[in-house]
Amino acid sequence: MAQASSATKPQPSVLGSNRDLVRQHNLSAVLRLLRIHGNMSRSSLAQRTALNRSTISDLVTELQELGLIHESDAPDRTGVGRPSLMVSLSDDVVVFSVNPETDATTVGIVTLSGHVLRKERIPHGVLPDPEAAVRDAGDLIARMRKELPAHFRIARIGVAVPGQVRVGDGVIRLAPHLNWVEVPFASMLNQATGLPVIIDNDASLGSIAERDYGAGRGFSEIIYMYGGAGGIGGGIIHAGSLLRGSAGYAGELGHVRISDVPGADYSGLQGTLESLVKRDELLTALGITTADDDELAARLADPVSGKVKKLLESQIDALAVAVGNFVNIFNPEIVLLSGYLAVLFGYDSDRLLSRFRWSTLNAPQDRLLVRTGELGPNLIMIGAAGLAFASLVAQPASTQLFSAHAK
Amino acid sequence: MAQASSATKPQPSVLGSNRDLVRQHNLSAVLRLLRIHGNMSRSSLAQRTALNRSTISDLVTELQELGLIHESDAPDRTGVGRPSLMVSLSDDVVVFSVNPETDATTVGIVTLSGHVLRKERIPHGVLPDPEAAVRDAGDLIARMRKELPAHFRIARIGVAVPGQVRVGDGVIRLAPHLNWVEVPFASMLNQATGLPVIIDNDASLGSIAERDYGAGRGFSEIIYMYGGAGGIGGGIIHAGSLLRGSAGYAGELGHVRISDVPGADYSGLQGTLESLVKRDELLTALGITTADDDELAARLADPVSGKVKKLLESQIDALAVAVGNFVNIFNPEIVLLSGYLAVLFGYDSDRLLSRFRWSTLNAPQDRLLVRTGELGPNLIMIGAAGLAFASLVAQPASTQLFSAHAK
DNA sequence: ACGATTTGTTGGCTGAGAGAACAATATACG
DNA sequence: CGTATATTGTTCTCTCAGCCAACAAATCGT
Repeated sequence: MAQASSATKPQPSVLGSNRDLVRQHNLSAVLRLLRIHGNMSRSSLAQRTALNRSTISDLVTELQELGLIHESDAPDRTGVGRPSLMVSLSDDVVVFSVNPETDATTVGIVTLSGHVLRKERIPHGVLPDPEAAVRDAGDLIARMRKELPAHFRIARIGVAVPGQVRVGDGVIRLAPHLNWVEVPFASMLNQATGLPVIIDNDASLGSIAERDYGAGRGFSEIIYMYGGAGGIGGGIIHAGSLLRGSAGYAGELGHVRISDVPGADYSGLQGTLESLVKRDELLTALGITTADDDELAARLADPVSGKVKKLLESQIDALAVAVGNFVNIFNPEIVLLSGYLAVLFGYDSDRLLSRFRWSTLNAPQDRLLVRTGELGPNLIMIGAAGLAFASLVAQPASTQLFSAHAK
Repeated sequence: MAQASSATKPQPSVLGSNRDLVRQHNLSAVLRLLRIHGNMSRSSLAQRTALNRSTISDLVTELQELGLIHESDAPDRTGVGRPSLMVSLSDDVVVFSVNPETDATTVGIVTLSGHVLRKERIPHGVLPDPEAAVRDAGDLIARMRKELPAHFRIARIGVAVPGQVRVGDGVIRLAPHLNWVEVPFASMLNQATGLPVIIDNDASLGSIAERDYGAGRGFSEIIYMYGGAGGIGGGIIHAGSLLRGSAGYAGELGHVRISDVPGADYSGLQGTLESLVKRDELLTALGITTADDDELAARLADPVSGKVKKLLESQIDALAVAVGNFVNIFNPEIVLLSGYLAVLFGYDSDRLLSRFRWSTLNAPQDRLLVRTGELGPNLIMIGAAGLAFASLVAQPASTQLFSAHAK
């Protein structure tokens, strides 16, 4: 029933273009460039878009009237000629980022320019049911909204979910750690707040964040892998945009099977990357009960026991096989390892790279980069914001914004 | 040196649109629709493109003047009202498809409407070196071109290569069975024929063919896997277009590692799908030296020995694991198995499907279809033609066509 | 035969972007 | 400091792809 809309087979895009779409596309192109580069001069906008100066002038004026950007005199003095005006994204257009997790629900306010203005957590003692998480998120949003100055405008809410999400209708299909099944989270939070809600998988959103503001900036073919307490997820960026698959489940990079050894992962699958690379097992071997990734990396900088070393090496080897597979499949420009996987990479990057080369065809390795993610604790907030801003960036003139204080 | 052009990092597309691009896009949209549906009435073209009747009229006129389509009175009588004119792709615009293999080099003529007009092979006794293959292909093309009526026009040459191809500069990086390394095949064949040449991996092209004219028609998220004598390859169709990766090596689906058992594949990698699913091993176990896929399938319809059964089951299980991985990664609408893999699927599809379900998350299985390819021996010819026509379809007005008889 | 319906055709209109001319503002140089 | 040069913003006109409306053409239903 709820899936009725996705029942119709998605048609390949063969739509025609008309004048309105051209305008929309060009407005969007300017915004996209600004989100990549932070701020740009008018003249560089004209160069990168291959549009005429006068057209850029017109587009910038319209975006300014929409309140999405503002101009300032150029601190960009380079060479002769009249200096070009600097165009920057507005700091007054924001989204709420929501991240329900097992131990707490986090809500942040992120500007179009990519800054996290605020970030608050409501911890919960027991595992929250969906209603509790929606209530917590709704309360936080209502409070933050009230405290927001009146000139702020809100685009929508973006939710990062630790589980599989059907993007089309905003239903969480399965969030194993939260123990949620078939939860219509988007419509629930929409009901509670009155704001449009869009949701996606947390690791997929991490890839968006790294693409927009992190180590993936400027690349268009990216494999992103994230290791957290809850397992391993990922995102595939192709042609600059997140690959979602037919229903939005794409990117389950932790559940690929690469071995015949027994031992199930958190979803009951055997021989998967996630079953072979477990953060918990390392903590146990180290005799630690809890540590964040930075603490873990620091601990591994000191000498470790033979047992720990062997465990680390087996995990690195498994990761190398998985990375090799993805490279064979996708031929990306860059592979980004984040979270716990970045810890593993940092421990012995040489081993990872050599093992990975050993299990991959030669050709796709040309020019391939393997790096760690750059974004820290705000990764998920920024990613969810990127998701939430996506429709505004795609359709700047026709996306409704909401005032900070409800009417 | 030859790679200089790909040294500059590819920028994400943020180009602006102008009038010319709109026209190009709309001309292309009409051609794409026609290639999907074979022929369409003007009114349905208007519906599917969401363009105005008068615009379609204009576009069709231009395409007609370009000689790419022709109109005919409608045999499409459905309902009241003036009958709409039928628009069909031209049968006079053709490409040459070239497929160099170990035992022979094949050349075909394929029309824009998707028909294979001719197909000829030059067998070679010994393994051909690149020069010999280019000479054979060039000779065939010259002869066929001479015999072609004068009103035919040639778009370009499309080459399907059993190996890894750097699409950008047309270099065959590695073709293991031919024992070719770093062969600038495109420029060599261009030199020999004077026609533009584009090359790609044969299995990737198979996916294009199935998408355009086979079991993948109408789908936009497809995993295609092909098993041949030379191993296993594949193609990933995302948003209706073939995923190439950063240099064109994407789609090496046979070289994913899914097991720890020793035994290398044709590229020396261990535990890969290709090392676990070998057509040769089945032939040996059956006591056959050679058989095409149809013969093989017929043989398997009869009872087989326990040893053969066990081999088949282990291969099916390995295939199921690989398919499961791809489904977890991509969440496709449909998985297409072709060549030898279709034989395996035909032998015991239940086992494949149940094993596959067992090694895959539940969510991406929703609505997932697993089917065999529909196209027969002309698969590669049609795929290479699809590749060769791609630039014409994308830029109908500005792509040069060549007359059948050189000036 | 006549109205209803759908489609092709034609001519005029709209407006997004291009292009040219000019003004504004920087650097370079004597 | 004044002048030449270079680059950019602004304004105006022009172009033409697609839209729209009116009309003609062709089919079906009654």
